[in-house]
Amino acid sequence: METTDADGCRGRGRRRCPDKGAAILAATLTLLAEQGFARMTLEGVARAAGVSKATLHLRFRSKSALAAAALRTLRHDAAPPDTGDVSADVVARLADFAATLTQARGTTLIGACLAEQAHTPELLELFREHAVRPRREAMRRLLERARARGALVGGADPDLLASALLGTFWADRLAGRSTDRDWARRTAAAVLDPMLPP
Amino acid sequence: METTDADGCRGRGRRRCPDKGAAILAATLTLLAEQGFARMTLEGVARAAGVSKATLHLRFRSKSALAAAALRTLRHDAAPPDTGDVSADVVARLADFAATLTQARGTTLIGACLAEQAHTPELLELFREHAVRPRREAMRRLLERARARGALVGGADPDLLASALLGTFWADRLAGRSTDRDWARRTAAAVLDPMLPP
Amino acid sequence: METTDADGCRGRGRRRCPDKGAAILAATLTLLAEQGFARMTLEGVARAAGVSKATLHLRFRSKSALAAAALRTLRHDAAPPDTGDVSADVVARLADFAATLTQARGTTLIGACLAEQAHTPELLELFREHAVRPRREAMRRLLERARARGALVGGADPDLLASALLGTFWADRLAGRSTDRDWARRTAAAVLDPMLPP
Amino acid sequence: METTDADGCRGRGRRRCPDKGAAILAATLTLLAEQGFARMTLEGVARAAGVSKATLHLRFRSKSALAAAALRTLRHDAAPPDTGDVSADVVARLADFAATLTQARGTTLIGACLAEQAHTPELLELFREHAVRPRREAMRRLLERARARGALVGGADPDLLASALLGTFWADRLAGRSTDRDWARRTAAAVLDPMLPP
DNA sequence: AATGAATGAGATTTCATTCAT
DNA sequence: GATGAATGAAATCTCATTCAT
Repeated sequence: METTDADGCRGRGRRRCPDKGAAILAATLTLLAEQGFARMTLEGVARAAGVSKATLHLRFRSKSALAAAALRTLRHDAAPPDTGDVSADVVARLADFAATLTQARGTTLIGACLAEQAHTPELLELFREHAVRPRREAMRRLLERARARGALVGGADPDLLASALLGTFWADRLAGRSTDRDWARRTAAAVLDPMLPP
Repeated sequence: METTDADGCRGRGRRRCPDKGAAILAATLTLLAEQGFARMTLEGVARAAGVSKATLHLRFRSKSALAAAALRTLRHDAAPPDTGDVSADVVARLADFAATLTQARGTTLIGACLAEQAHTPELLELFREHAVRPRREAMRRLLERARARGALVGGADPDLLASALLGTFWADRLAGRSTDRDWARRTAAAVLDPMLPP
Repeated sequence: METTDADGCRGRGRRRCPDKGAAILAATLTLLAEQGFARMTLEGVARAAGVSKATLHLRFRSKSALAAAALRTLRHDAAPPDTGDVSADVVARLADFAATLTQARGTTLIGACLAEQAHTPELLELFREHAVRPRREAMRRLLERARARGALVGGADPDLLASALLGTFWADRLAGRSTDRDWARRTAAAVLDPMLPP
Repeated sequence: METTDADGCRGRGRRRCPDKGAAILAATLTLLAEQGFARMTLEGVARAAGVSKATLHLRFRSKSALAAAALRTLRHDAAPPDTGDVSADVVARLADFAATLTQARGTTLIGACLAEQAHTPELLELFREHAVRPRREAMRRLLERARARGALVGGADPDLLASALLGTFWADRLAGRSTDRDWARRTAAAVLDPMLPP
């Protein structure tokens, strides 16, 4: 419609249909989470995204590249703000963590990445970078600031403490235990309360 | 039929070589952990076990049944005994947990089971039952007994506390952090120390 | 049926169907000559040979290996014997050359090998070795013996002379000229007669 | 439409860049000779010619039509003139023949046309008409004139003699023998010398 | 029981061709 | 006229499973 597109390219040739990119990546992420990398097929992605298989190969060099691009769309949007109340802030972040990974079928998705470790290691790396690290870093900084202002007692390493808090999610999921909405509050209470100043 | 089976391999009547069963399951577990369920091929298992593909189907109804049988061989052998010293006992169990899952490529194996959740849910169930639950239960009972005799203060749910301790392993692995031999000690210190009576 | 097969293997497992090997190679050679290497499909070979595509991959590592095996079946059977009459012997060999390459769709087959020169050079090499070289060598030796006993005058290189005699076939085919049964006689007359002793 | 075309490229109205036609045909001929018809891709031609795939279809109905057009550009330029010395003239023409077909990857190109005989017969027809026939005719006329003025003895058919001379090239190439610069001289000596008057 | 042979179903990838700007 | 996007129709190859000895 205009003469330049998002990349500043003059509009020579047919314009790339703008919806398809997002549809492809969304379908990929869904199927990746539902079926794992190896079981996900390009045929399935194409059907779910409403494009042809050839279009997938036109836009992504290979199946791995497609999965990687989909993982890159995992964003850390709208992190809850810090209020200064350590307990409340930790609970908020735990709830956000659990909600994100539950709704996005996080456990199956992480399974897909773990299972491909030997064959396609970049998948796990991307999942770490886009889904795990940002939330983990936010949690760590939160704890660090709390300790700095004396809101936490004891000398616990904030990194280890973040692992304990977030790891509880993985352990509970693996054990088949529920991680519903009350989970964040109970987890924070169990791990954090003993470290609060009296 | 006429001789011992299941382990003995006296093999007088040459009816069935009982070693093969063990070799098949061991090969399956190895390849499952190395490649994941979907990428593991029966051809590969057969070659690694020194049998033919047809033999696999003779003994196991399907690929899923084979993987399930392999997971059933995961045993919780030689759990460290309780000494009565909560800290030392927790450290011992954490170290055992980490050692087992690290040496047996636990992360890829759990990935394989998670990734197949939708398609072959019994794999995750078996992994839980044979690899996760026994160690988790042992940890929970240890904490329960400690609380009963007053060696732990605060009202933390032993289940949640077990999740926090064991979950630290998953969180650290996912974050790409090392879980070497000192890890158990540091983890116990970070999570448990605040709960010990003064 | 017996306990050993052609390779001396004891008969463990299902016997390989003895017809299929020959049927596959015959179908391959036919389609190679009809369609060329690149246009020949494994689907087509499988259908023509009455086997499944997977069987082709079971017996031959790749499409190239299949084509190479087919070319190896080109045999130099029943070469006409030498009578001592140079003219008659040359005519007989030229006729054999033309007949073989005409009935076996020689020109298309050689085209297939030439066209793949850059991509699959072993095809041309095999065609040379199995279809061209034996007949060429026979012609060369025939001429050499004739010269040795004085049945040919002049100092012509037997190799070059063989090329001239056999090459006439290629040149005529390329020019769209017929190479029917009288062709061998006329060619021998044109090239050879001037060299016969008066 | 308003300016010259086909070669001029005055390009005032920017209606069509006439260079592109030549670039396309040159690229096609090169790739046809390098890869054969079936393996040559329009993508490759477009890239080599610096145009888009769609442009190819705009100017040529199909891949076959493109290849045919490229073959039509094969020209018989600058044939060596006749000097009246049969031997020298034949050597000159043989050398021209060998040089042309060697430098232009003639063997692969002819292979491409032969291999497509069943599927796209016009390719071979065009190759004959543009690459083979002119040189063959020139050779034939040369021999005919020589015979008419008594420079050749014996009653050899000039057509067959031309086949023998030019065919030696194909036979030597097929046999893997070199056709270097001395080849023309040796070939003429072997085939022609016995026919020269004493 | 055990094995090698055989196969149907399907996976990724390629490519000539058409579409829309 | 020219182009980048899009696609339908294959082609090669893989694999869990069944067959026949």
